[in-house]
Amino acid sequence: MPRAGLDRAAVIAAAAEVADERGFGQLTMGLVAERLGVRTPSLYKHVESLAALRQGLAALAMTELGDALRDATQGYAGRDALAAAARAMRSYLTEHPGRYAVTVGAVVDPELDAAGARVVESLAAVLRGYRIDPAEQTHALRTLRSTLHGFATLQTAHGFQWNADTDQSFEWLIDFLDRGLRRP
Amino acid sequence: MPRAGLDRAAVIAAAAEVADERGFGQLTMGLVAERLGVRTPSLYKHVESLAALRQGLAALAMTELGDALRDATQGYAGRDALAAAARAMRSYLTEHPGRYAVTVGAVVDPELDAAGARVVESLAAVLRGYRIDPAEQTHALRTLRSTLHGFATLQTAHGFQWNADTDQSFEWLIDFLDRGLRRP
DNA sequence: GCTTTTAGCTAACGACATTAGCTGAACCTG
DNA sequence: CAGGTTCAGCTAATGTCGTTAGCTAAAAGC
Repeated sequence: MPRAGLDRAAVIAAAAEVADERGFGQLTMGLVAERLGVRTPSLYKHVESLAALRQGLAALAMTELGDALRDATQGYAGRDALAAAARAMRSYLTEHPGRYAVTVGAVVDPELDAAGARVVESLAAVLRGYRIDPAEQTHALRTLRSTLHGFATLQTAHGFQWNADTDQSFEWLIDFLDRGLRRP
Repeated sequence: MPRAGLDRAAVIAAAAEVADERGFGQLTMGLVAERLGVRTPSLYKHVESLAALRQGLAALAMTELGDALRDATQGYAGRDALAAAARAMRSYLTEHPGRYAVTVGAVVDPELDAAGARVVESLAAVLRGYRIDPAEQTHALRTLRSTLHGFATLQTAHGFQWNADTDQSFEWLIDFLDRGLRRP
């Protein structure tokens, strides 16, 4: 019985792969264990429950998204920063649909909150390139986040019913946001 | 053994109540049956499976949302129509969080598609009040839908972390959309 | 080397979805 | 209204999945 050398991070990483490949709904203790070459109950030495595993995965996804946003916007400002952030967010959500889906509907949790705060911080940094009334900062931030989140989730979920180019729509959306944020 | 007089619609309606009250994740055959005063296996005389029940529920939610949008925008145009549609959409999603959650991640299905098309049609009607280049219609439509969907789902999911008034943010968002859609 | 800790395992239980097969209520048909 | 047919809802049983209990041997500490 050679040990597998697992830890909480390894289990969550395997869960992330399962969620991305088979979909959020197929995230099951059995599939995660199988991927790690281990029997199902062994996972409980590293995560308390499936719910906790989902929480951890949600935090991982939010952290990765935050990193992606930070890296993408590094060194840009104004419209360039906005476009970079928007594309980075869409890329992450479409490349890791299962991972991100867990964050929606996840319960309040310090780790997830902290990661979410970093995402918000990156978006706030993008807004700094626009002259926005401090009193409206929060509203603009929420609008930006909602728009990007909504586009990406709608696309990965049903997709938009008709088939006009989605990339083109997204570039139009970036332009729409830029124009709107530029002029109060 | 007096008969309960169920049918597919009654089962889906009960499922909708369960989903709204206990959350999407708690939508279980047992809870639906209990609400109807019936034993679990009896449901299978009316729906083929839990997956099919979810599909039916998704279609119901999308249909209700479409009706709400149609009713709310009736007789309005331009900014008024936009505001009415936005508020109607947010109201529906927040009043029926579980119901709507099922539509995200639902599989392609003729009934859901048709209902979704009616939602899109109502939003397209709103856009008619703005002078939008026909070539950009689809992009504007997707942007509008994404923004409203994103705001409502983010709000009902984690809620926005900080506590500035959400209603106020939403009104700002409506204004943002109106200004953006109006310009050249 | 010897002890202690603990990762991973087998066995077992409970919740839930689903199927098979029964029974009697409702609905026909004459 | 009698007799037959349909079928809604039930009980019993099976399979999957999450979770717990308790064992064993691999690692880690002395």
